Amino acid sequence: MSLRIALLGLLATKGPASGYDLAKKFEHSLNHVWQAGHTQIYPELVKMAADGLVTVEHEGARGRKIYAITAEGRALVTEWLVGHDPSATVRSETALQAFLLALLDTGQAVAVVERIKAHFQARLATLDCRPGGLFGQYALSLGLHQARSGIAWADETLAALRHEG
Amino acid sequence: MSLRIALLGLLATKGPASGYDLAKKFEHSLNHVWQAGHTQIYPELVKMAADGLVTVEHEGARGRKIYAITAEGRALVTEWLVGHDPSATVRSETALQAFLLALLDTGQAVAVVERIKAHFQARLATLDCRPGGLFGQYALSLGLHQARSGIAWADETLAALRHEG
DNA sequence: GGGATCATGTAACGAGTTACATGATTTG
DNA sequence: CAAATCATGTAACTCGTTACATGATCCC
Repeated sequence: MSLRIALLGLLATKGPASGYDLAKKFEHSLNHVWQAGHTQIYPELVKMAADGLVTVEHEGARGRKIYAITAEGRALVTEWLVGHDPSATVRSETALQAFLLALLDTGQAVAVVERIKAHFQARLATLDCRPGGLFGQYALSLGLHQARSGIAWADETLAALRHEG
Repeated sequence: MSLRIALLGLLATKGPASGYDLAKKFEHSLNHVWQAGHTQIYPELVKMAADGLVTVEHEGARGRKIYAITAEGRALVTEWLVGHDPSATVRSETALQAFLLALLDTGQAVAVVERIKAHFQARLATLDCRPGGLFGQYALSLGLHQARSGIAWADETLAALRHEG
């Protein structure tokens, strides 16, 4: 369901687009939130068209098909946003790494935490220099908060590891 | 792969266990990090035994099978922890909701953000009163950081929405 | 004996990834 | 004309969820 919502959300906020465009937008604007490649997007658009959530607005050059969101599609996004329980599923490989840090010796653990810290720093840098329009402002701010708290956790953990090691 | 790692990690830190035990541990100690039900765990343990990562240590009452991690299994967890790229996949339905907030009118958006805030508060409360042994201390601390930053984001966003609305 | 919990599984389906395959158009 | 990019798809596979199914044991 989340893939549908993401696609409908992109069509709603950025206007009609082809599967190819949507795949690019996943790469550039949505990829720290959700991922999907063209092999998942193309068949999903076909199903969504069959379900009346999108329509093929017109076909362009090179077989390019432009999809537009329908009223039914808009209703579905709104319904999902308003009704979706945020506690449903969380899967974080980084948190799993944190969970299992105790299995490593101190040197290895330090290396892992440093890698995690570098990852959050890179994300912070990416988000910080956005021209502003690429992300919804609220998602941008959430990303910043999360990156900063990840870095704070890493610093705290590194200090603890170095103290005990 | 992450399911294997999670199972091996539990077996490594908490000792031999049955599929049933592992499913319980997923519910109680790992569930804000990774989820898996018994229907996924039982077949995976069989495959892992075939791959030499775990062994059936003995069979107990009621067909209970106790699995233990092997040296090969330990090596795999360590390798994964040390070598895994944290930037791989992140999928957050909450972040997707944040991304799409602009599609809602202010009243609806406020309701959604308040729900998200309540969710993070509930998690904070759960983590805060842990006896300490249930989570690895580093994962616990990461969870606390994330919950607090989620609440901070929600407060900021609610203020912004109320200001504009 | 009856309900709760222990304990294990299978089957069908949906979601997501990787590899393969094809052809049109633009740019150098 | 060759390489890059545009543009769409299929097939095979793995991962994850939901529904179904079974039987043992414990406690009242």
